Amino acid sequence: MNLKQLAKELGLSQTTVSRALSGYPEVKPETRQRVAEAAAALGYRPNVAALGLATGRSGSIGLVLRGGGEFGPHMTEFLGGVGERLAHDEIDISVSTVENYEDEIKTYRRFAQTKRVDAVILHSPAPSDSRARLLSELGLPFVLHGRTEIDRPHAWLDIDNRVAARVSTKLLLDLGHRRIGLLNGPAGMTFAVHREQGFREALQKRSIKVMPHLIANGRFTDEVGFRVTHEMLDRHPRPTAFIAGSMMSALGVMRAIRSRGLLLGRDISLIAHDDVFDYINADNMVPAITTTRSSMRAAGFRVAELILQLLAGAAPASIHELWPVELVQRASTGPVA
Amino acid sequence: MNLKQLAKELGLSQTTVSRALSGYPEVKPETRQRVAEAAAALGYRPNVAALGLATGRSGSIGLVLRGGGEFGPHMTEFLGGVGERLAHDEIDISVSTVENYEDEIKTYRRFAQTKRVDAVILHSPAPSDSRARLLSELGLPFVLHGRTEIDRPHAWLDIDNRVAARVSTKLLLDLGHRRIGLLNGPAGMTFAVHREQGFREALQKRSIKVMPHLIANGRFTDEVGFRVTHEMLDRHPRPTAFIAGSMMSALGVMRAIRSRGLLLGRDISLIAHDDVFDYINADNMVPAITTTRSSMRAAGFRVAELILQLLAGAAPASIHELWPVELVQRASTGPVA
DNA sequence: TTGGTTTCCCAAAGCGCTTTCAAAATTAGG
DNA sequence: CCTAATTTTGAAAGCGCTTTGGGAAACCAA
Repeated sequence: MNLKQLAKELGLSQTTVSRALSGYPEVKPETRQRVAEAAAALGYRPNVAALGLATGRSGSIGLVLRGGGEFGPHMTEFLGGVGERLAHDEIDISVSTVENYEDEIKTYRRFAQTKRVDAVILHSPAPSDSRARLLSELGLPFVLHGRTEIDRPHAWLDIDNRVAARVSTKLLLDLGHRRIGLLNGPAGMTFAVHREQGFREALQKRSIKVMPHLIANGRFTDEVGFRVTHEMLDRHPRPTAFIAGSMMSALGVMRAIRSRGLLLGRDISLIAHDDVFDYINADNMVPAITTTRSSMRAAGFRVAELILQLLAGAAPASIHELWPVELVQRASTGPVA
Repeated sequence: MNLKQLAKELGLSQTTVSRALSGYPEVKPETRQRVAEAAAALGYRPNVAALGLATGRSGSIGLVLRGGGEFGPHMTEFLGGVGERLAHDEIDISVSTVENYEDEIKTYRRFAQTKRVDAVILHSPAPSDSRARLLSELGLPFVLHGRTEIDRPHAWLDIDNRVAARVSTKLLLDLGHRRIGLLNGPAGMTFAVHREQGFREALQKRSIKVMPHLIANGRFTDEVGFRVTHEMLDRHPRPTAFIAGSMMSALGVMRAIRSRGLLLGRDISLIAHDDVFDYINADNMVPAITTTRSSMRAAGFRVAELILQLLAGAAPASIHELWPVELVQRASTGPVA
């Protein structure tokens, strides 16, 4: 069933039917009604390729996932939020997975050249990230989840990682902890840089020397958390508290602490950053984990919204959001032993 | 840069350029070479909407994710595998997220009517799942990940959940366990039904009565695992072993066992089904967990391959794959105390 | 009745590609 | 060197939609 057939069925021209369905004003309400009913009855929907060709819009937005690390539970949550918002407008997410940076670049080029997507969600940036510039040059609208240093104005949404880390560190310092291990994200990622900044700021404010071996970078996995915690606990004197960048790492930290016969919340304190996965809940851990909390899903939802604004003509330069992060104190943080 | 411009640039007709780039035989090698170089130099790529309109192919395949439960780490891994395979052919995954069953159906209808996707990946089926029939009726090619009962021939790939559960149960029985708790997936899902079948078969073969309160259905989360394990351990006499449907649930089982002061591998045995997440490794747990192992990512990869076969004209009826599941014995299973 | 607005609808062009059918160019055969 | 067979290229139609530029009908006031 296409426009032509539907129009013939109704005894109207394609023009009128098209306009009726697209909500143009110059069609009689009665006619519009009749058209709408026929379309529904016959199951007519515009062919997306034809529509795309005529309007220049594809009705989908792009998301490139690089293999391995960045394609974990965080992304799932984020994607869930994006999808939730876009589903409402019947816009789909064109997901493309790639192996490496080079292929990611190629994919953006392809998106731009073939006009497969109307806009792109850029994520997991490094401070000097050339992808943002590339997208600008390609004329592909994008919203960045995270932040990067780039001279061109562009749209972004980020959470305040620096303050989150600072606040976490401060809480531990207030509890008397002086040797705090930081399990940060992969080196080079902007959010990891920001968290380290916040961590250092809090320590320096109390004139506490930053110990490099108590800062680790790595992926947010149970495994890395476990290994790094063990390594740090091998030091003398050993750290009395940890800040984990994710609930996944926190799982590993907890395992390591336990396997040493130490008690979380008494012997060792722990604060984790919680991206809010519904299958791992900081409140249900034993003991419940103190967290800095910010929903990845909510971020995805909002990013999608910003993308829509962009497509509606909003200036990229006008779109910046820095979300505060909430600290939730629970049982995993206690005064130093 | 479009075909017309490129053709003019080369002093050729659109026809010839199109043919040269699409690899048709009737173009002189020399000309083809020249065209290819110009296309690369000028960054020409066919507009995907125009191409879709002309060929009737969209170059993307659909995946609908229903909110909440089924959109977790399992799906991420699966999606990773699918993407890895499709990226090779520059086919994208059109991901659409929905809230409920009704909206999922609507989305398939939309996919078919608007021709947004060439095929669909159907997943997480129930035994009597009307989605497969709908897709057949809509004429939307699909590969089912899992199995369902439907009279029409269709393509599917599944792992042998029944045998996996049977083998796990048998191992525990051989170790002397008589009261085994099964933490199964959501009630109604085919894979959960199959696992329960395998579980029951193994017990019945030894003439051991199946105790309904030792079978639980629920989502694969740490939380559910924790709660259910506690509930089962409250029974007298209590179970001496557990089979967890996922590493996520296993995490909860382990927590619960620990929180009771019991020792995994000695007081209680545990076998988990491992879908192979790279951020949670059964080998690295303490103790290492005995698992039935089957890579979700590999399944995704293969399903994508089957989709491509389907699009290349293979008969759906000819595409069935039942993957065996490997049992890996580790330290979490021991003789009954 | 007439002329001028409005309202409602239509024909046709155009979006960028593939593909059919036909013509031009090249090669082979005698 | 001419004709027939074969290669190589092109013109134009068509995919299904939106949208421009009119035009017919309906309405209104004079």
